[in-house]
Amino acid sequence: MPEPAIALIDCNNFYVSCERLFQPWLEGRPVVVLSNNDGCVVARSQEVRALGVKMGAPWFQLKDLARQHGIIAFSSNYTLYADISNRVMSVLADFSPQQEIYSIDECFLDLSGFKHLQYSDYGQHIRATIKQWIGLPVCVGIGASKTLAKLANHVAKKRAEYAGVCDFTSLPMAVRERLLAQIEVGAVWGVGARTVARLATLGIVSALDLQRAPPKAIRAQFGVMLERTVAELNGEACLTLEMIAPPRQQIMVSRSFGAAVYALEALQPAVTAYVTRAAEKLRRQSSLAGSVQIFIRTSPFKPDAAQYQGSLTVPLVAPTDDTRQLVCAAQAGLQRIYRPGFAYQKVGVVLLELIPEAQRPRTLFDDPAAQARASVLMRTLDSINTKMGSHCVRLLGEGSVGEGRGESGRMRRERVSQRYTTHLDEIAIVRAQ
DNA sequence: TCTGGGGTCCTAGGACCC
DNA sequence: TCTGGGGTCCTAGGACCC
Repeated sequence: MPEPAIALIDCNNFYVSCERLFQPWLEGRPVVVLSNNDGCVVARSQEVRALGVKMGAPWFQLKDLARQHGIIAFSSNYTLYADISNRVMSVLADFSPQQEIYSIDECFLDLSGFKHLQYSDYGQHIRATIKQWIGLPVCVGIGASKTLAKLANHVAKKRAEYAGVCDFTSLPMAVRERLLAQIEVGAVWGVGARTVARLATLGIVSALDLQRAPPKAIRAQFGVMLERTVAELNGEACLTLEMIAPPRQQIMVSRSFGAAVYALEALQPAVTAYVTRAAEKLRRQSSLAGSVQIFIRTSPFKPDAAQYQGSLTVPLVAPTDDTRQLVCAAQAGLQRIYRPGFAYQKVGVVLLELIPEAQRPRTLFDDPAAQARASVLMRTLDSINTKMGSHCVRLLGEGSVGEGRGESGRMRRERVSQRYTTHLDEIAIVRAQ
């Protein structure tokens, strides 16, 4: 058996890089991409990081800084990012028979067996190919476990001397330990802010400290997750590559409103719209939901205003993927948790107790004919909406404005770029000089 | 005026049962 | 002196990730 070697390939500032792909003049300029409602920063270019802007910083607090330094902001354009991501992932798939797509901008590749090619040369080849074929900058980290691959990627990103590729498996032990000693423990995958603070009281502050910590004591104080992290840091691969994404166990759709919403009548269309989106995802993975949870809340950032959070899980008579039944359940739940007089900021729905459609339980009260009709109807809706745009045919309760939201609940997206690769009327145009 | 959205896993504690 | 013990299931909440 060859020594295991896992690579983590991660796109640099992915959303920003996607915007730059079609607007090359953004290269070298400070660029951010904002969350829904243009609320906070979710991606920063190197130039913006250098200004000290933190991930998640509210955009309205940065207006002055942005003016001073000419920061250019975009609303998030998920249609574009998802399409670019698919292209990147399909190119990366050619570099190994085993790929796990971990997030929109990251994947693991199993490189065990490619040692004869020199992992770091292979990493450079991957990097150059993505740059040339797609146009995006990526970094590559290689290690004996996923956690080490993540950490190697961190080094590849932070330290210019590695030229975007860091292979822990071929570094001398002393060099690797020197690197780990310089990395804060919070940079280790699975170690968040809470754990950092608790580890500090034990004198564990660097990645190297954690690697050397006694596993049993870690387990006793922090649980099995962190014990596993310690093992992974020591080169013992505990996490396997998940080549096939398992079906989701819950499906959530929620949004903040552009401005506070008070009336039940204004919440209802949003709920119908979110259940509709969630049900589409449910059918895409061929699952049925056994219950629907609904939640509403006021803004936690306005402590002076009256606060209220309500949530309720509504069981369904039988598991279903029929949007109409799911909407009925969610609306019934909304009626029960709604309290008048509050300034609602967010509403969401969650589909729970998901089971594969193939395991639909049989009951005495089944009506196979009705169920077959419902199934045909849902499939027809999905195929029309796939072809003609996602809100082409919808339930009346979803309303008629924008993304199916009432006028009051409309989302702010003032700085969105074009869907250069997926909509013919927005396609990128190249002009010859 | 303006602070995202969507997931996973683990643990503790209560209810219930024998 | 001494409240039984142990298993399972469920839920809420915490922590983490991108």
